[in-house]
Amino acid sequence: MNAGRTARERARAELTQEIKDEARRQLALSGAGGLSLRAVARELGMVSSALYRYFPSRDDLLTALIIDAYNALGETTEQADAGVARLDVRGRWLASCHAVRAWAKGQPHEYTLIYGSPVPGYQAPTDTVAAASRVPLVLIGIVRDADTAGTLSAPADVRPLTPVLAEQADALAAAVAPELPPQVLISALTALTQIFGMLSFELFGQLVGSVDPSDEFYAASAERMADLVGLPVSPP
Amino acid sequence: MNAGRTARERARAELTQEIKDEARRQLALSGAGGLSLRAVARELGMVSSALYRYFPSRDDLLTALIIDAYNALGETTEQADAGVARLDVRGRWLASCHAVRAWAKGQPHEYTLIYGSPVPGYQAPTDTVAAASRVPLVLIGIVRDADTAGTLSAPADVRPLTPVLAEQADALAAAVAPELPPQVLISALTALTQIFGMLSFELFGQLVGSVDPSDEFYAASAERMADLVGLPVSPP
DNA sequence: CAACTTTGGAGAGCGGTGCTCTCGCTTGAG
DNA sequence: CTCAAGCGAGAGCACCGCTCTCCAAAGTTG
Repeated sequence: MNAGRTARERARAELTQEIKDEARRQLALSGAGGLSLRAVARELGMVSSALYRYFPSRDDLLTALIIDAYNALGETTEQADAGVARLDVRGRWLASCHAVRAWAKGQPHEYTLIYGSPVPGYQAPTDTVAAASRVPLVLIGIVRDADTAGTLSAPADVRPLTPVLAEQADALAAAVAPELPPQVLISALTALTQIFGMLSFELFGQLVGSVDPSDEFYAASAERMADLVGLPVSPP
Repeated sequence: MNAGRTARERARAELTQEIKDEARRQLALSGAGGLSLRAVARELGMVSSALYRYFPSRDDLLTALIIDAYNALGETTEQADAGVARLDVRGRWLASCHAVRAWAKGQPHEYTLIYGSPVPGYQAPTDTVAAASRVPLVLIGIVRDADTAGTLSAPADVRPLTPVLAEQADALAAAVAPELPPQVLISALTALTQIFGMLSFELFGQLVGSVDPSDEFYAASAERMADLVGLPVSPP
């Protein structure tokens, strides 16, 4: 899609990309709050007002970075999942979990941008939800594959869902994994929030007094969560 | 401790408190990034430079608010735990979890301040760790009580810890709950990160497409995590 | 080819920010 | 009573996001 017709369009696309790249660079240095349009423009040899031809506001630049980050994380996770034999559902689960962590530790400020607190006055536009759901869809897809393969074990301690929660789970299943039992979907969601909660704790310094470095704790919890959703232990 | 001797000292303590209160008020309106020293000073009828007599920088004000927030959350959680019969460990666990959520939903910006992404250049001073560990200590205390009462069930699917993780768990146990088996402590940590991960997802809008409102999902996950750490189901 | 429109960079400027410094007034201690 | 410490006011610096106007270059049209 780089065959933008006119030279002007190609230049615009290129500069837009350069702005995002430079902004990402600054993000890595000083975080979302430290991202300054003026500094980005300065670094690019232009004046700050010119930047507004490309992004109508600082928040729009941030939104573009957020979508890019969601997509980058989603893509590496999808690739990690794709790199494991389809039947080895537990291996896929663990590979995906570790891909998420590796990406997050590699670009902590971008992780912070998407999974940290929303920046001050910023309100996430709906454009982000498609990109944001890629990781959840990978994990749910693994569980779905295990379910359709019949290898998913239903742990004994699972309670029946309360009516409201069952309804929410049904609606969610209908949109995402129609055949998946609602309890399993909720378990996957519980596991998902554990994974990201653990990661946020690690990256935001909440774990420093306890299990730090957190590699092994992360690995152990990812296994526990695989148990929680009922993934079988080993490739057949 | 209000018996500050001189009038000047009392005035200083009062004004310090008023500054924090006004800052908290602004926090509730616009979040951490929107907190402006000048606005706080303006609202208090003083000039911005005068505020620096009380807090040497914006970050110091934020730190004070962070410690207050940790303590407020810690206190309400401790009270929730204390309100349940000591032997009803599952009831205490659930009450504590719901107290955390209730507090967080009541003051979302203060929750964001402490469990969201650290604000840009901000580095958490060590003063905060004591306040920050109150909630973890409540939850671990519940598990410890269950363990010493002998009512803690060891789930079958618990794997032995890897050497490094076992070492970390031992060190942590020594500091926090010496008699607690390391596996149990790690399970509690996994559960803790699930709770806060789920809460952050809810408050930061990551759950809007799925289980929203999240009351029942939160309740169900809190139960699952109680299972995970091995808390017995009901008062004896 | 010439006239016209669109695009985009430059510059000045507005109101805001955190923070520093100096200048006095007030308070408390010796 | 004296004198140092405490503290508020004000001006000022460098930065920020954002808006507006001006003008040159690029593309479009007759």
